[in-house]
Amino acid sequence: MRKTIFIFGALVVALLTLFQLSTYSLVSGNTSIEFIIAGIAIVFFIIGVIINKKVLHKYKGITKEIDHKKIETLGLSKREYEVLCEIALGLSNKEIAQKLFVSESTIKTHVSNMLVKLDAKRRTQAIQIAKEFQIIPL
Amino acid sequence: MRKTIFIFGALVVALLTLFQLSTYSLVSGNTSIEFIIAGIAIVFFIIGVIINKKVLHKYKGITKEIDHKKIETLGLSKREYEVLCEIALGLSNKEIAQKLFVSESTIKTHVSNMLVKLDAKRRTQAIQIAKEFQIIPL
DNA sequence: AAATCACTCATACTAAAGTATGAAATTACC
DNA sequence: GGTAATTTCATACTTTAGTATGAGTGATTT
Repeated sequence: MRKTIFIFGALVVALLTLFQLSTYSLVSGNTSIEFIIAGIAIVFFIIGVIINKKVLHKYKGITKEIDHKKIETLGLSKREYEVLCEIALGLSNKEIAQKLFVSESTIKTHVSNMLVKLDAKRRTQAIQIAKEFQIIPL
Repeated sequence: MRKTIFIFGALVVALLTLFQLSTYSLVSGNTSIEFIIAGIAIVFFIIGVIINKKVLHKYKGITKEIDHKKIETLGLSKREYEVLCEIALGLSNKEIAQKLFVSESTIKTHVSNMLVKLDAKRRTQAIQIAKEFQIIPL
């Protein structure tokens, strides 16, 4: 909230500055009009991109960077997290076992421990919870 | 691909047109410079927003509108689709049955039919496939 | 050296998920 | 009114998922 207000304020200031500069340059006549227009165009293009990103950020949990801190907080081990990711890709325990070169028993152990740590009853629920925590890629 | 090229082409044309118009107005001197600059600013702001959206679209499956046409193409019935959505929320067959006021057998039938139509072997895989097809909300 | 932790694996069990088949009721459409 | 598709349900079965328990190994820490 505070950030948004600050950014908007900065933008307004930048806008006014640009206007001032452009009229100034025109009066003094030592800068070509095309240059000014191009500058303004580029600045507002960038502003558009930034604002759009901000809005999308607020609206949904996009840009999806993985929350590594959350993974630690949950106490998920490296292997458990790997298994979780494979589950989210729709693999069975057997398939995960082959992919990670371990036995299916091992995968079952990891899955079981992971489910407890995520407080999930099923692997499908684990996927949903992991998505909410933003600990797996969309 | 084709679309992207077309859009970029249109943007370039719009850009050039704006430049032409702005210099024209200046020469004839019947439009204030502030107006032109404001216009250019707005146009490029919008262009920035649009391009950002497009890029994000390509990069990830964002903006997430459900592809109803795809659902039809796959031949998913209303009930099968409902069940698919509940599965994506992490519910078990029994829970889905209670939520939709039908027996577990019914849910199993729907799930089985749905899996065939999505060409999935497991419900977790169905979730992944459905996400790729953008037929379920993120 | 002892303790702790993550990873590995196995066995045995229970619970869920998924398949196959058949069938009745409902809805929709021509 | 008949036909097709959907929805519903059941039974029996196979497969996968998940739990519980115990145990061995290697790396790290105290």
